[in-house]
Amino acid sequence: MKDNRYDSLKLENQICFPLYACAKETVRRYTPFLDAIDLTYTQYIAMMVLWEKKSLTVKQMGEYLYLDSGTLTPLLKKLEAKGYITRTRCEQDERSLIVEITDSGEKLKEQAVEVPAKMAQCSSLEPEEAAALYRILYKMLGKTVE
Amino acid sequence: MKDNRYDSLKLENQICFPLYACAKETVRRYTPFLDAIDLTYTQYIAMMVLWEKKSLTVKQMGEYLYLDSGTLTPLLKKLEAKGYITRTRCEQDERSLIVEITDSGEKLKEQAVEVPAKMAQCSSLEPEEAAALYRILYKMLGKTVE
DNA sequence: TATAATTTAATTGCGCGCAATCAAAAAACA
DNA sequence: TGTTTTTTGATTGCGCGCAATTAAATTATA
Repeated sequence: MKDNRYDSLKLENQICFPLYACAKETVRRYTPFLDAIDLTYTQYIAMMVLWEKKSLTVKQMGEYLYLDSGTLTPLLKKLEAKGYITRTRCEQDERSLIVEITDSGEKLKEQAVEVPAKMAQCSSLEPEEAAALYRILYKMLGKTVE
Repeated sequence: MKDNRYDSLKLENQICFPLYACAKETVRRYTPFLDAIDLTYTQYIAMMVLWEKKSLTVKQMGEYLYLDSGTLTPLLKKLEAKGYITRTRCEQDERSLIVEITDSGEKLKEQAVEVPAKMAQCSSLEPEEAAALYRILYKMLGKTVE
């Protein structure tokens, strides 16, 4: 196949495209398992942060998740409506909103723990491939791993 | 750090999360360059298919891009409104809609070719890392490469 | 202290992304 | 042939994802 000066515009020569497609496919594969506990993928990773940190501000959540308030505010209101979290202004700094997990949110962890186990069975990657992928992705995110 | 049975729910132990975050960050990095030619990222990859194939059905585009008609129909109408494509029913099979690139759409390629060049400068990956990433992502997509 | 700059969420608006549903056309089949 | 099934896009509705704007609170500074 002879090269031409537009080869850089071919879909097959992009690194961004399989990344974009793969991310979507992965979220799609999570969906049936997450439907069972009535969470979307984004709500699921938001709960992950809360299961680990218990309490943090919207800003901190945004930094962990690479999401801004335009995404988080309505999402957190939904999680609050489901009873998994509380949203309270910080007394020391009224600009900050503190998100805290509730007992109900903690209990959800019991059901959620099944999700990674079920997803693991779907993976087509060898452990070394998954490790390489993990390292490279975090490098792209500007966070060196190891 | 001692393990516990919830470790599988930690954000740092997910492979899906850096994939999801990285895809978003990558699209975000494209945005300023794509703004210059008035395309969104999804419109950009749709045009990539058309620059290469010239003419194909919505279904075929969906297969290439991993997108369904709910996403493509409005997106293609926008590209049609911009004059880059035409949308015509197939005469042999009226169910199919044929998407074709216009001269104007072809011309856009001249400006678009700058985008990959500019993006290349932003990459923090070594060539071997990019190659590994490419191979692993396509493996996840169920398409073996090489 | 008064004012300016910064920080933090919330809001708004737009573009996906996709599941579910629908309708039209074509293909399969009894 | 007529009926059923499948294929293909379009539509609808909801949840992000994010840029841009706003408003409130805090901090920095003259």
